[in-house]
Amino acid sequence: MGVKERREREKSETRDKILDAARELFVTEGYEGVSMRKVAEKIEYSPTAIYVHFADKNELFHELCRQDFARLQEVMKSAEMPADPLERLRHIGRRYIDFGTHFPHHYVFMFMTPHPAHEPDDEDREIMGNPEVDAYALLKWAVQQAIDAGCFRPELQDAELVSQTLWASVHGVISLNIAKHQDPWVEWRPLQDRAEMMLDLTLRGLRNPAKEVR
Amino acid sequence: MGVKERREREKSETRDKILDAARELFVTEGYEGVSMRKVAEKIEYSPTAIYVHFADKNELFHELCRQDFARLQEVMKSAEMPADPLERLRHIGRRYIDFGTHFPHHYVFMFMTPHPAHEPDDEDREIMGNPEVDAYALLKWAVQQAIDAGCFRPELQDAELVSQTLWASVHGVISLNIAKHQDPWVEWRPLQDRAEMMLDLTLRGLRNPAKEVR
DNA sequence: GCAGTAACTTAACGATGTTAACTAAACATC
DNA sequence: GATGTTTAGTTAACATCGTTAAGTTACTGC
Repeated sequence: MGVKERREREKSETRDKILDAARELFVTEGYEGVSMRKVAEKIEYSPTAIYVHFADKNELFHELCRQDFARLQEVMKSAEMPADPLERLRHIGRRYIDFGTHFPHHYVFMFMTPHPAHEPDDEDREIMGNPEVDAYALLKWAVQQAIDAGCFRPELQDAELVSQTLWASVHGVISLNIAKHQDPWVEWRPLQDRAEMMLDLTLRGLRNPAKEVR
Repeated sequence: MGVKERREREKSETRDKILDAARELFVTEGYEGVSMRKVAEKIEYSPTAIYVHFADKNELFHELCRQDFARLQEVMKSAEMPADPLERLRHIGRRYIDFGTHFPHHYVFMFMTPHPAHEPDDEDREIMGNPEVDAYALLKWAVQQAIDAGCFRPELQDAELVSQTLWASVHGVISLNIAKHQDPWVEWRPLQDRAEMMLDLTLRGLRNPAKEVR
């Protein structure tokens, strides 16, 4: 009765082939630059074969990004975390910026492109809220730790709000860089300087002056 | 010899008709949602007529945004500016966020979409660096004022770097909101709360503790 | 009157995402 | 072992897109 299993395995193999081909094109060309036909050509299938495995182009690249994000999140969490809660937040911010900088097309598709609202599916639900695989949950966890340790000003008690603001701050640096870094209108300072200043400003703004450092 | 003038006026009239039709569609549908054919249909011209007035779709909407930005910047600067340099920065940040919130499609096209680098033309050069019409120049000016007034920590002397970071901070709030506000993954706090917290954090982070308030 | 300019149209090209109808092979059932 | 069902994959086609090339047509300057 291993027949069904083998068929499923075969199907998921060509599914993976599609994803790999799509990934290779996506990394250099971005969402708009990749066509279903090009993906199909790369694996020597007809364009419509993709629709057996994915509902449409959007879902294909959504799945692609989900996989790659999970893998990168794994790398991220495996790195050592600073013990000091504020330094931990700085660390997370830096990693996040690295990530967005190295995979700009992923970042554009996932965080800079409005998508129609979609109910989370089972696979989403497995990730959501789990700091091991969900970067936002990791951030929220680190923020809560900082609150509990008294590192923030006492009026800052909403971990959700603080997390969303911190996310927005590093997102601002990354996304503005991706969209505008080659715009001659602005004399851009080095990305790293902007990133460090952003982390410096926000963490200073959060810090509880009553709690001395060290 | 007013013939040439009349012809030019007529031409710029249909140019304006194109821009108005494009704008109406653009505001509700966004860049990808508007086609040249739809714009043409709206003004009862053939699609290719547009190419007499604009090199391509990108240029059409670039011009559209340039016009609308200039108009809005006019509104922005006409409002009274707080005397205190830090409050002035907060004021600018709030206006900027209002703007991005009310014209999300403009904002997406101008600040969230990577465009190929293009040399500034004459019209661009007229705007660039002029705080009256260039929002970034206005921000830089306000930052320099704050530096000169000693409102920032003394090590913060690079107005360009500070401006870019402040811009990124509010840009982060706006753009993340546009792209993700309907994502059920995150329990979003109200936009205004996130905006105010961002301004609070960054301005606190900049403030010179040696200079007492008031 | 005649040549020239230029706004505008018609027709078409190549590309896109996607659907409908079909093929062919593997499977389950009798 | 024939028969019907499922399903991965194909071919052909549709509607739409941005854009170009080749007209047309009206007006202008001479």
